Amino acid sequence: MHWADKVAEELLRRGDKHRIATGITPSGHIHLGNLREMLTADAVRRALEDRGGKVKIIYIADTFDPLRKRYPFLPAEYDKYVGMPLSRIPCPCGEHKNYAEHFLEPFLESLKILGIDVEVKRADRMYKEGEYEKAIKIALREKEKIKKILEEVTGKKCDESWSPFMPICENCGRINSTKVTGFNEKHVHYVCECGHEGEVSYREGKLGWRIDWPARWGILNITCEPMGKDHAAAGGSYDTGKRLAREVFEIEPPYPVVYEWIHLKGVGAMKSSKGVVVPVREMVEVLPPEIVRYIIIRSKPERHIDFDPATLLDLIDEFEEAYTRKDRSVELSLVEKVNYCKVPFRHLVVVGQIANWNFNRVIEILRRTEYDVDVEDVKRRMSYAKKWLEKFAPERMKFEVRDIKEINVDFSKKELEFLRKFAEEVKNDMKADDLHNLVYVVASRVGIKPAKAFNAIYKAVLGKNYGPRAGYFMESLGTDWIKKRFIKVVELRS
RNA sequence: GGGCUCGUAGCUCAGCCAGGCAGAGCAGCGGCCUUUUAAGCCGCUGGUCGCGGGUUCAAAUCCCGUCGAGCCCGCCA
Repeated sequence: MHWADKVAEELLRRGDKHRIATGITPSGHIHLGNLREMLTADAVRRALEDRGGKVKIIYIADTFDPLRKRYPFLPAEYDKYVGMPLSRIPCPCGEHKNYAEHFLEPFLESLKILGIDVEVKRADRMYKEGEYEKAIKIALREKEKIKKILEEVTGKKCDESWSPFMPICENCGRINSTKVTGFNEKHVHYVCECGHEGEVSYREGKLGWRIDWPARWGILNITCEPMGKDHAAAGGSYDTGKRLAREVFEIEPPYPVVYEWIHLKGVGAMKSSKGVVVPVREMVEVLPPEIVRYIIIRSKPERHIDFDPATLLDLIDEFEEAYTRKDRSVELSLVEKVNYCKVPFRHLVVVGQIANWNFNRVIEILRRTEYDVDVEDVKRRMSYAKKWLEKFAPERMKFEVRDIKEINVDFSKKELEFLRKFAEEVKNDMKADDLHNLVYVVASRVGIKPAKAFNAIYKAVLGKNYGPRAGYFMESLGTDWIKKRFIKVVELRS
């Protein structure tokens, strides 16, 4: 059984209405690793819906988190924003409302493309609009109890001035430098490292992460939450959250789905703080959404994924094969009612190049070479094939059918003879195999090594020594075209 | 020190929850009219299921132990 179905069945034992929380922080480029949280949630959502459950995914964007440090991708002037909430830091490119939105907006666009329907909650607004107020009051009142739980579970001492609530300093704007000195029904008093002393309302500050998390479970009625393995470690924030939920906020903690990290092949774990990322927004430009989803959904959450752009084509092959047997991972990955016809993505990459990405020509070639085409599907995937080629493909795979005038390479006598003979022998109804075989036949008749014969073909068409597998390449180009081209090349050189 | 995950064919992994003849893809080898390239077809090779014990008519699967690898344990997916 698929992992998402197992989780769904477990959840259904608890009830048939669920609210799944996700919580990626927009502190840097949101990447494939982060996406695992959303796709884990989405796969579970679908599995639940397939069984008649009611589900909603809530995405709490931690826009209120302080900037931890100046990340390598930020200019030096951002030093002064360290410690301030992401929602109050200027946008790096100047086009978004603030720092958090700069990273959040492209990510939300990606979620749309990927068919992940979420209710977005921005943490800064939740605090500002008072959604946390009750929880903050409970936390301040129960400070000693919370402290005790944290110390018991983590085995570490909280220091004397520890507080569950972190006010924003009115003077320096930082959220991680204040110490709470007292509170009443309306205000929280604090002193800040910057020397300022003052008071803020319950809406001008946030709970520390370990308290914030269980608090939001209660506020949003969360029943299930995927989390990175860091949270799930013994003494980690899920352990403390679980107890705080029950003993302080008096709610049941959500059902956890722990997932592993995604590594970039040969590079290591993706870390937005280190700039090791493939931003999700870029991936969804280049790959069909169902493929992006499949990369993650096909693996159990607890397994590492080593993402290797070099093997993407193999993965797409696998997807296409799995599609035909209605594999569950594929089912959970498809976004809309796309109808995959039997034209491999791999093939589109070649045919697209032959046709110079002219859609009508692509269709014409596919039809002539006896593919069953679904026009809409080909159109959609062809555009991805083009982008994939530009972004991920190795140079060897790229080629361009040249105009005859652009063929400036030299041909040996034998090569020309081969081309001439080949043109004579080509019959219009020849298929890929026939053409491939004909190369050997003519080569041996002319007394030229097959490898040289292939070179001649590629040179005559592409102006270089190599190209796609010759038989089907020539079939795609059309026997008639090939014949004319070869004759022309020979003419021009004799 | 604590925790999680992984260990099955050369490589990537499925199968384990719910015990019943050890699987797939890739790679390799052979063939498809003697040969190229990241798309083909047919066939073949290839595994003490990390190791040791236990339960069982029967264990890759369940239990106990052990070794190895990776990661996590202020914040982080």
